[in-house]
Amino acid sequence: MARTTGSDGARTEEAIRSAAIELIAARGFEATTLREIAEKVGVQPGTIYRYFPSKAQLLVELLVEHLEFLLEQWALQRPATDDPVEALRAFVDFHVRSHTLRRREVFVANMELRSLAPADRRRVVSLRRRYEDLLTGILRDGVERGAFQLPDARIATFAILAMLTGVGAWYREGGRLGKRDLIDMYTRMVMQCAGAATVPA
Amino acid sequence: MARTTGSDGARTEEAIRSAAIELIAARGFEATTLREIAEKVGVQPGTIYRYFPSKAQLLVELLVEHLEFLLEQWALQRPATDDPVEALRAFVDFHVRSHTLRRREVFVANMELRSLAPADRRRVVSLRRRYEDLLTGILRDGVERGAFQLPDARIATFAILAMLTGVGAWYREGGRLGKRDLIDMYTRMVMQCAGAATVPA
Amino acid sequence: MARTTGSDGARTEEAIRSAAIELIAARGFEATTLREIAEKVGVQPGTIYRYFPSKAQLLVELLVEHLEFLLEQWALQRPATDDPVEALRAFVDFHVRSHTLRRREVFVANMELRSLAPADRRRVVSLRRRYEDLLTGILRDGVERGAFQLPDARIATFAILAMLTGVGAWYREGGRLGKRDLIDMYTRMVMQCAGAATVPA
Amino acid sequence: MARTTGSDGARTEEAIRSAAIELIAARGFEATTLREIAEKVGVQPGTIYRYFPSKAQLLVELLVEHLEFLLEQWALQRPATDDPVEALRAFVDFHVRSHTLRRREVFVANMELRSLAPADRRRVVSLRRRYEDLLTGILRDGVERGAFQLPDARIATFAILAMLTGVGAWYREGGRLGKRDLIDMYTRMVMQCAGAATVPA
DNA sequence: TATGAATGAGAATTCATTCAT
DNA sequence: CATGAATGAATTCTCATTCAT
Repeated sequence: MARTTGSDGARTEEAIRSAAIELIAARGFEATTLREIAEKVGVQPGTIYRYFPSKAQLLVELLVEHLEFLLEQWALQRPATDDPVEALRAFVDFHVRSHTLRRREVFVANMELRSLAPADRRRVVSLRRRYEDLLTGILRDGVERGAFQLPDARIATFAILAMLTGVGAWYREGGRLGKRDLIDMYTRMVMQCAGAATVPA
Repeated sequence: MARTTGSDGARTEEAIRSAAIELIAARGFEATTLREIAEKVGVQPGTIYRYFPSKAQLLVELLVEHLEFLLEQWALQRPATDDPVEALRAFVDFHVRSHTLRRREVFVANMELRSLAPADRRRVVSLRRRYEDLLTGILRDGVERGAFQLPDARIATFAILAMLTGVGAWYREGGRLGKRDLIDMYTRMVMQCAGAATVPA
Repeated sequence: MARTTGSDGARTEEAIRSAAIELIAARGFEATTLREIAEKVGVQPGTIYRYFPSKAQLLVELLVEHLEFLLEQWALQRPATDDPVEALRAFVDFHVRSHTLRRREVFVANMELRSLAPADRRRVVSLRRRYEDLLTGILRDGVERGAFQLPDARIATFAILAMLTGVGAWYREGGRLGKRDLIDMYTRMVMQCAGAATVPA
Repeated sequence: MARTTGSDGARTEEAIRSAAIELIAARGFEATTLREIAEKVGVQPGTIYRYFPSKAQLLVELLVEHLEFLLEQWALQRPATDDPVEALRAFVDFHVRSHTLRRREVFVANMELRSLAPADRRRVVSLRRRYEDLLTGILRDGVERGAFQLPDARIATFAILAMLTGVGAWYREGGRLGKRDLIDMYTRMVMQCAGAATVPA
């Protein structure tokens, strides 16, 4: 009936985010109720409104945070090289890693764009666009330097991202395939797809 | 105050299917209401129940019909050749064509699996599996005959299908790219990805 | 769980209007819940939405209907005379009668303007304004012809309407005072207040 | 993270009263939330409970304070005269003045009686009754001495108070009408209404 | 074959209130 | 004296579904 002993705003907010991602990834945004999220967190539904002004805004914040995290991480981790093949290899590695690690966030970001109000969608799409542009840049660069053989860098971007992102749909950590093997396989397929001169065995 | 003059069951049922696919593709299954579907068709919500026993079953029928249609069409259209490269080329052509033609059905089939009850999901997944197996078969055959260079035929299936199906997410008929060009580009990328010996220019 | 035997839309709508007026008059709009209205009608709360798109719109329709009814009735009942004293007498009679007969509607119309959204308020206020103008017209006319002695016809309108409308706050049918006596008393007070030359005993 | 430096209980309580009156007058009691009041004051909602045990009690205190203030002020300001006309003139002056000065308090006191619990309502109504009795006394006295011509002193009380109180609904300080003019007009109308022998020009 | 009326369960959201800090 | 966190009950509203007509 009031503040519970030991309660803490920051912790509660994080718990809500995490419960929300998990449930929305599993059931979809529309099919997920605030009641379920609250129950998972162990609070009353009304409590969620101390942290997020509406269910819709909760989704927006989840997506924006995820995409900003992705862009930030790539900025930190991308290699210094200007060799397009090396850059592509690093991108595939980064993408597969982050998309298996944060599988649920990725899945939600791909599935729930249509659950956003137009203004929010524009915001999220523009962040996603910046991420796509990273790959397009690498591919274009490679084509110019003769490292890749591609019909169209933009379309290849869509194709490769679809391929890579699809990993999340079936890959499970701890299955028959180690993450190293997974990355190697996808790296090889992407390289072949891009028509890279030097394809690793 | 009953049957509209000249109304016709078969026509109504088809109108419901079509309205449902369109709305579900746009908003998602959970976000689509029977009222909206009924309104689009021009009937009262209750009328839908004369054709489908429930909203859930309506979705199942939509998905099953779509997948069976795909399998049937492939059976009719697949080439007689036993050359894996030719077979793969034909499959890409078929897939891209049918996935741009019936864009909405495909989209719904990919997005709404999780909206199905377990038993229904199993049924739909098994149909989809049969479709995937078509591609896996072609790839395996090609690997055995030395036509393709692939790390793993099953994973390549996922990768290629993800890539191809992704087309529906951005391709719009009447845009800058003709369908012939589109198919050519994807064929080339798929061939490269599969490590086909002979890659078309 | 469906249509109840013998149910009828027109009857249900009227029952909702009537229950709503009664409850809103007693408790106020904000304090009245749709649950209570529904319970009084004997339906589920959701049923109200077949007839009114929202609680707010229900209030608007109630008020607009009431004011339009008042204006219509006066148009039918007003006397043909052009004698201001006769006209004022008739107006008092009409107002007191209709305001004791439809006590609850009047009360709600006076109390709940602030519960309306701005656009709805403007609509209702403009109807009320037309009603006020009827009295202002009579008073102005009387002043011009020397029948009334008034400082300001508009302010006198407010004063007289406040006085008359106040009747609804305390008068109860069947109490010690008959309606005829009531009207006579108010007629006399209004005439005196208007400074009518001839004041009835 | 506690007491704001320099904060002061008495000042906070007064700020709550004042914010409450303003908001309740504008929106109505039921439509006003403690959060809004708290926000206007610049404190957290919980803080209000250090000064008032509940939202309901806050309203009661507001109304009682207002009515007691009114009675007290009249006791201080009423003229020593026993001339009924003079007394009535003074009452009108007092009423109009206090009702334009404390417009919001008056409005709330008139509108929100129904928001009170029965026991609280009785308490407030009995205070209001004492105020009404002041006017009834003046009118009765005047009728007995032949200064007023009235059908019924009690009903005239209702009529005159309704008329006078109605001022608050439209009068705005700083408008085209000065307060002196306003009081003169209403004095004249009330005098005429009461059938006073001597009516001021 | 279809409508029109209604249900009942559950959704998001709000809010007075409580209480550890 | 005041905050910040949370409760729990209630509110408006939606929607799949049912069924008399």
